[in-house]
Amino acid sequence: MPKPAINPRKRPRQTRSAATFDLVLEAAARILERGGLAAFNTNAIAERAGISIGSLYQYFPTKEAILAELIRRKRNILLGHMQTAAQQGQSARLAPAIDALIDAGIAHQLSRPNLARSLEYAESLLPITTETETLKQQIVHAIASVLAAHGIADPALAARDLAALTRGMIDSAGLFGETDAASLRNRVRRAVFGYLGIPQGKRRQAV
Amino acid sequence: MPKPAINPRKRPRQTRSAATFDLVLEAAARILERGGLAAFNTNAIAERAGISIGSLYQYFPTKEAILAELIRRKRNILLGHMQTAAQQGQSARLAPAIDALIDAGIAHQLSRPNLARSLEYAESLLPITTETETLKQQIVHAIASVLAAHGIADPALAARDLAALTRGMIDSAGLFGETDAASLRNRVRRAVFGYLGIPQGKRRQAV
DNA sequence: GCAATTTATGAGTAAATACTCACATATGCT
DNA sequence: AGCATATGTGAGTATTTACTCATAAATTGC
Repeated sequence: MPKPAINPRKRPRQTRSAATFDLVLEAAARILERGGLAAFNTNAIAERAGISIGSLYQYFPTKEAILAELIRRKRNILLGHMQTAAQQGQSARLAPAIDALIDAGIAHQLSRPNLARSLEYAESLLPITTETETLKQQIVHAIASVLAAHGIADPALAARDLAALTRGMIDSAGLFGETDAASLRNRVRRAVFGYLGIPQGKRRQAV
Repeated sequence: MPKPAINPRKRPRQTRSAATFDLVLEAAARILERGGLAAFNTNAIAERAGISIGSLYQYFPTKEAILAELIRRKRNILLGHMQTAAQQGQSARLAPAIDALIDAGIAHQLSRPNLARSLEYAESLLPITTETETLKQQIVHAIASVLAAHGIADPALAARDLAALTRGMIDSAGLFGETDAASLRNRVRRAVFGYLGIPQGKRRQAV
């Protein structure tokens, strides 16, 4: 049961400390990537980052705060991509808009699949902070807005389902070592369009 | 990085010890359910099981062995359900066969969603044992055999995708606190049939 | 009842791990 | 240069945790 302290301790003011801050996050990400949550401890992170344990604790009060910050950053990036995709898709036809959303999801999750998986699981363990929750809702909302604009019934539920289904497929592909985003995209497409009950943009038979 | 010891230390011989064995597993499951992998430690498990730590280590050489046994049992049950569903669906029409498989998945994952999620993640961290891997392959194979019997292209890949997509949707529903299996089933159905590019058994508009 | 075997106990140990603090060094400002 | 502030250090501490072992109790077979 993690403690309440979840936010960074202090923001770096000099450029040198900003570098340290990032060093910690990147080291943490690499450890999660290789050893998962089981290998995730502050001593290991400091060592891998090449800094002292004291420096780490200057910026992060608990190890959960490191996880939370990783989640926040990754989510923010995804949200940005999703929002631009959604905005462009608001007026266009539905199929290309969906494609853009799918591509954003694949790009987000397939580059470092183990990291994505660990963060995903870690989030389900962390106490819910308003900020992370808001980010999540915004992402779903971005998807839902596209669906709503094209008259899909219950867009909020559909958005949640589509995000989940897509995440599941990409995660599985990542575990299997797939790297061909195009093939994966096609398969996700079929499921998504099928769920929505709409004909696909370009017809394609089973891969 | 877990140690190689992954199998139970010894099998219980008397009925009393079989009860202890099960007590450990159920306590472990409850801890995973409530606190996730972060709360999963042998002292806590023994305490919750109401037995001594020494007794726990009579049957499980490491805590990873407990996880592995939980995974094995759960997988075995799922495999059983999947195989019967697959066998019945071999000769019947595709749609009802798929429905049976989906129902098995939902029953498996929606009753204790937090447990399922933790075990899923734990497995990605554990060293791969032949047995667990075989079970996984058998499950995918059961699905694939149904698909193959009905002429679906690349049944192995499709089976993997469908399992992943379904798992993702059920997991998300579980996190959200959904308990209505019927509604969920309908939505999963749409995605699955859409992926397969086949018309659905019963037409249903978006929920 | 009695020995052999199985099962249960829990104090104890060694190691891992989260986190602190007194101090050192670097940087910015005037 | 000199002061204030920001940043970096790592030995050290308290706690958690995986796991052992000597011993006790229960069960089985006779």
